[in-house]
Amino acid sequence: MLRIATWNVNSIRQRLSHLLDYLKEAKPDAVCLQETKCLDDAFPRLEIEDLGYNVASHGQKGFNGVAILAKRPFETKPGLPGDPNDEQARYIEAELSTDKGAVRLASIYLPNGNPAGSEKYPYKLAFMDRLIAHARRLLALEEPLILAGDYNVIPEPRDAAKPEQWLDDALFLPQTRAKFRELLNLGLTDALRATTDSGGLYTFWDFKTFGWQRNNGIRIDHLLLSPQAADRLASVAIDKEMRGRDKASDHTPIRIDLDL
DNA sequence: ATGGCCCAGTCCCTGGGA
Repeated sequence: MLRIATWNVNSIRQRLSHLLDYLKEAKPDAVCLQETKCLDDAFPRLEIEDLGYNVASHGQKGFNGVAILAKRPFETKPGLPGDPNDEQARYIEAELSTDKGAVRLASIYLPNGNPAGSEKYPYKLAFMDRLIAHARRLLALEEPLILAGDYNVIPEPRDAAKPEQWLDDALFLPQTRAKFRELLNLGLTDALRATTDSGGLYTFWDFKTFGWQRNNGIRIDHLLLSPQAADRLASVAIDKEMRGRDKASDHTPIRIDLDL
């Protein structure tokens, strides 16, 4: 069994104790992190390595930043192809070796894109186009592939407690949702939607509006699977308990078990 | 009913998040 989690930690240094607890409790084989918010040299790797994980960080100062942790050794490539001028640390990819062959895993921090009238929105859409192009190439390898991370996309109304609040938001605009569907239509499976049609399943609750206390959440953290990975999907879980802790991230982990 | 937070940097305010 291969357990893979993704979690936007909203600063790895602020969230280290929670992450260490999570590694001990959920015992994932690999974890994709987003919004680490620190340079690679400042990444608290020793504490994580002490729990038996290898660590690859692709960070930048203050903002963004992604990482992959895994018990097995792996090779990594930082950066999403397609724009050599993009300096934002939002993508890292790893090739994990398992008993049953190679598994490719990406940790993605897709741009937020708000406000939708600013230059940030076209940057988001362009990033999604690059991700679509890259996913097309990876799918051609016909391997187990997991594209995991904070997509900053609410796929459907049932993925928000109050969808009417998000109509003009870059996370839910028709163009955003259409690009997400374009990604899925390459042949990727949204792991959670492969296991349930239920609404009310969220991975983010806003600090500002006391979203957690009101259960005003949205589902924006996703694990997308190639056919070879989807064939092996055993279960999906959202680890909501981490969101209720003191000094929590505004996101909670979501994880899958693959029969690999 | 309303307004309400949390991070990093160099920092006592600004910019970013979603």
